[in-house]
Amino acid sequence: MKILVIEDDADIASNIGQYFEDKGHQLDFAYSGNHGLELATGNRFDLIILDLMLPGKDGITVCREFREKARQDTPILMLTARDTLDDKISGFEAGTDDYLVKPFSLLELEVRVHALTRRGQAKKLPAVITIDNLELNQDTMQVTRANHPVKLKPKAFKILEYLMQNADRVIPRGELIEQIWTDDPPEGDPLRVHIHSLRKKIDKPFEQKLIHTVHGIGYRLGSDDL
Amino acid sequence: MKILVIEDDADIASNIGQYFEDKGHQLDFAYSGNHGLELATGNRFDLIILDLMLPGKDGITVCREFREKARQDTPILMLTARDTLDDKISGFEAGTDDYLVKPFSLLELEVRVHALTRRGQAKKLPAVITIDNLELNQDTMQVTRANHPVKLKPKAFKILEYLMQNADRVIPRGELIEQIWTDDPPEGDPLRVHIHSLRKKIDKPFEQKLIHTVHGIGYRLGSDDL
DNA sequence: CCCGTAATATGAAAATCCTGGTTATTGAAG
DNA sequence: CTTCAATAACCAGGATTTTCATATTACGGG
Repeated sequence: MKILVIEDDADIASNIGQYFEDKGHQLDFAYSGNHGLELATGNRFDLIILDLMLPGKDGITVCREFREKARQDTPILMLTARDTLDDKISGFEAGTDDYLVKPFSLLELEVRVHALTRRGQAKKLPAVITIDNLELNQDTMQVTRANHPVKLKPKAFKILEYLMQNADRVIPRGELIEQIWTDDPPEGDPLRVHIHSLRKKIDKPFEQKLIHTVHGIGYRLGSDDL
Repeated sequence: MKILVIEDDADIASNIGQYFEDKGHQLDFAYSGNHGLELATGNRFDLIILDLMLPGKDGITVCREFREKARQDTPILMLTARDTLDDKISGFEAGTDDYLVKPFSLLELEVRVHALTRRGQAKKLPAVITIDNLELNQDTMQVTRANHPVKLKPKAFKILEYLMQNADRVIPRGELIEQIWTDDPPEGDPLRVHIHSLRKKIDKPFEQKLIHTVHGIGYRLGSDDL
């Protein structure tokens, strides 16, 4: 299981890290709000453990921005020293799924983590998205079309990932650029080149095209010819 | 939202009931473990609030049996007076999603309930507008009249979208132009041409006309002949 | 009831904008 | 130093939007 720990206290972070790595999980760490948000939006995690008090950007803000910009479905467990109801409410309003007050027992953390991730696994929410005969594995970053492996560059992969997450929806060009180049929208129009190379790899060899362009708006991925 | 409360303490049950019914939710109550399990397995709830100490069958058992026999994905929030780690662990092991220790604030209960149910509701809503037998999907940008797909150009789609969002209202020509050409109102009168092409596609083939022109003012979309 | 004026509808041509594909340049990594 | 990926720049082809000229319809006064 991939877990992201956003926590500036090195002791707590290493405690959590050791505990969960011993259980066979794969951990990533961030020691500031900004770095954490960056990691969280750029990768897929099964769970995010987020401290409330952080340098740079506090946990509530990180949580809110993550929910706005990125994945709605990744569980977030918030960690904090404070135990006032107001803190809890603002945390939950920002999109937290659970709330644990320091000092806490690693055992309780583990069972809450387990409870949060259980539902996702029960629904078999796999890290692979399938549209028609196109498969994309979010963990291994492998893509196959008709069981034939396709090699994609990182940028192209992210674009395809977002298109597949929003299959059948028309994605405005601007939204797509916003998603891929989160904070640094480039000068020219590199999106076109990437779409082109994507098409060449996943659509060119097949009769059934999956990437459709909606003139004047953006792109749509789907097997239906609307 | 349908919530099942399994709690033998009448005071607590009625407090919870009143609080959530005021918020517009639909509550069912059970005062024993057996009755609770029966209700839970026989109906579909969005959430189950479950007391640990119950006559007949305790909360842990109810929880475990419910998870074994019935829905895996209904969130369960366990309520208890005891605050030992062992209790929490056994609760989570039985399949609880959250754990709240009495005495608790109804506000905290509410935010935790909200957090538990949020993810389930996160499933995307279609965003389709329907007027008579005319359907417009804002996500896929699909338009159908009498289940027959209609292909529209972006500008025409935007115009139809705005008309449908304000169905039955007379939209002054100026307002419509303002909406479609936000900052650059063109010289001539392209709106007329677009309305024309819209009519040709969605009204021409049908007896029941939907786009009506109001002389001197603008246009109105609706099935009623006012 | 008829007519003149103004508003709207219609159809096609023209102008504009958008996209796809290609190539060159830059930058990073091994 | 080499190689690969990412970005920038370009043009042609096509789709879309707009313009324009003309026909039709609605309204109000005589």
